Amino acid sequence: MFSKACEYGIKASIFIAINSYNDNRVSPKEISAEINSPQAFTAKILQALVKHNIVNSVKGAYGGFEINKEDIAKIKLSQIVTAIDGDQLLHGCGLGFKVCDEEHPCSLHDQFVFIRNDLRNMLENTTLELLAKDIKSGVSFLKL
Amino acid sequence: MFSKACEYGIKASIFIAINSYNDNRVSPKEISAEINSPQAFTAKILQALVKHNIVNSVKGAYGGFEINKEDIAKIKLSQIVTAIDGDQLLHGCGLGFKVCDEEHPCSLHDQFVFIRNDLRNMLENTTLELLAKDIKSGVSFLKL
DNA sequence: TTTATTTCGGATAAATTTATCCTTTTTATG
DNA sequence: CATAAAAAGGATAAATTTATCCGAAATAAA
Ligand code: FES
Ligand code: FES
Repeated sequence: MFSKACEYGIKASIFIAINSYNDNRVSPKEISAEINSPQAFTAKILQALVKHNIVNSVKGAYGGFEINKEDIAKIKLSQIVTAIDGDQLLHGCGLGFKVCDEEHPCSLHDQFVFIRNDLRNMLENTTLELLAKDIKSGVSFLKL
Repeated sequence: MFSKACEYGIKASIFIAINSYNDNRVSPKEISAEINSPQAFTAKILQALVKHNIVNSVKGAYGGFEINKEDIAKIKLSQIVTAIDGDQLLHGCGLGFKVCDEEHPCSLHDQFVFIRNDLRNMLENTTLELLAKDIKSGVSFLKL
């Protein structure tokens, strides 16, 4: 479904969000330890999230990654997925055609569009705030 | 969503099914020409489908690939997807945990299970017969 | 039985994704 | 300003997926 990079990106964003609520910046080292991911690879993914203005980075001593507190509730999972994996999953044809075309549908189109639209709606209606709350309350987990 | 191999496998199965209705066996060459896929790679995927008893192969002159006519309505898309991509997509955790565990859910679990279950239901309720009918009637397409 | 045809299967290569390492740049603080 | 801390970015490597090639095995038909 999602690439490894995207899985790490989602988990990393949640962890950064949780820490940002406490005005605490985190490093790739802390992040990868928390979400159980390779550190250098995770750092690369963070660069992509920074470029897409999802995560903010502060260089130098006492720096690290953070997310503006007031943005956490506005950031949708769809933004993270699109930033890392592109928009093929959210808009592409299920059987690999260049575009999903209603006028020239693939064999699976009628069945696939419902699934894809439900997935897209889920990703667009799920915010970092929502996911971070579940972690903080102990309902869900970032590793193991 | 699906791997390239799986996309080819689905399209190939549909094309074989259509031809099998006319008692016509098809070769990897014909298949890859029809579904616009690399021939040798497609042949490898067909071997996997044969091993999983989804497609039947006949060696030698006048041989080729076919599907028992009475089986076409029984073969579900989920069988093809599982044979080629495994069962991670249908049963795995959306954030990459080894297993999807209700007792120890990942952050996305609550939102993800609905999508994944809908996808699985769709794949389990979609038969090759259904897909082949749409192609034959000109509603949908296998290439371009 | 010989021949032509066709799938099977192994080896290999190309492309992409995943992952690591190391140097440069930036910046807060002493 | 000097220093240490931290992200940025380039080069490279490992793993996986995608793709190609070729000889072996099987089989129908002449
Ligand atoms: S054309 Fe394939 S999903 Fe729409
Ligand atoms: S634990 Fe991740 S989807 Fe269920």
